[in-house]
Amino acid sequence: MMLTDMIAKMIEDMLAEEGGMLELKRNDLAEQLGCVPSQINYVITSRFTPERGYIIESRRGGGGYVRITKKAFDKDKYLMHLFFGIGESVDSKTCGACLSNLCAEGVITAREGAIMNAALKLQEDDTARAELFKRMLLVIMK
Amino acid sequence: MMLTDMIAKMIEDMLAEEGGMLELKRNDLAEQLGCVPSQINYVITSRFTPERGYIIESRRGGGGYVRITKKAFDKDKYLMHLFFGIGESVDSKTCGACLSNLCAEGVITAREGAIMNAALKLQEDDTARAELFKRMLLVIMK
DNA sequence: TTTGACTTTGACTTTCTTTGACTTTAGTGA
DNA sequence: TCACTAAAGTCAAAGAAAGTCAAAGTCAAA
Repeated sequence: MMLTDMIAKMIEDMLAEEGGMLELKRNDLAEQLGCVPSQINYVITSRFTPERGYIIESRRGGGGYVRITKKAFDKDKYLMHLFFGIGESVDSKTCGACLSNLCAEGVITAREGAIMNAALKLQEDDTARAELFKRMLLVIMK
Repeated sequence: MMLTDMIAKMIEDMLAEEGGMLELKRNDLAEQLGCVPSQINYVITSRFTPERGYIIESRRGGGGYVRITKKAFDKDKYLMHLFFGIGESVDSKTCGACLSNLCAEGVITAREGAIMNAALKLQEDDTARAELFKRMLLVIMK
């Protein structure tokens, strides 16, 4: 297993254990895992993004920390926001990311995500894809 | 025997051994077979297509992989029958009827049916719709 | 013999990960 | 206040894998 994934899993576990909020010492964690400290930053910026519902706060210097908070959010609000954010055209990759988020947040099931992804990937025109995505989201919002 | 066929056979064998799901390292496999890595892509895109019931996922970079999943058609007679019965083209009304049945049989949820229906109705070309329907059905054939 | 479908190859691109040097910020004791 | 130390952040280079694409090769059928 990759270093990145191990760190991510470790953080997820701790987060679950702590009930959604976690404060860690970057250097300590890095040492524990035998990696360079900036690797922790990499994991955080690539996996624990606001897009995926995480809030990161930190402080430097003596007694510094990194705080990771998983925020529970309003499904309807998120869907609305997503819907109106799509615009005239959207590429396949962006759609995939949105679906991952919806899935991670429990707004849709993995299978629903996979179905929508299959449809969205097949459509090669970005404008038609935006339309398609919106139509499908409308079904979810029902 | 052609290179392409050897690679295809190798993948099929591994797939059978692993029970339908396989994760491989493209470069490793290429080296093992003494061919150029992109040959693996060629084999996959020409032989392990969604049309034939395969799903391909992959990831680049460190720890990258190519995952090949063969859908077990015999798992669900009804789905298999439907999948192969679709043919080259299909109209929206027929799709709707199929979805109703799937729904009534409990193969898919009402919401899944609604999502698929929204996508299928939006597509006005019968040929493209057939392709779309098959892609989505593949996803639900677990 | 020409054509066209299918193969093979390799150069180039894109994406993701790992590392380390350097920077910034915060606390603390003289 | 000032210097020192203890964090965390930034960024770019190097490395690791997979993807893309077009040119060139093969081979059978028309």
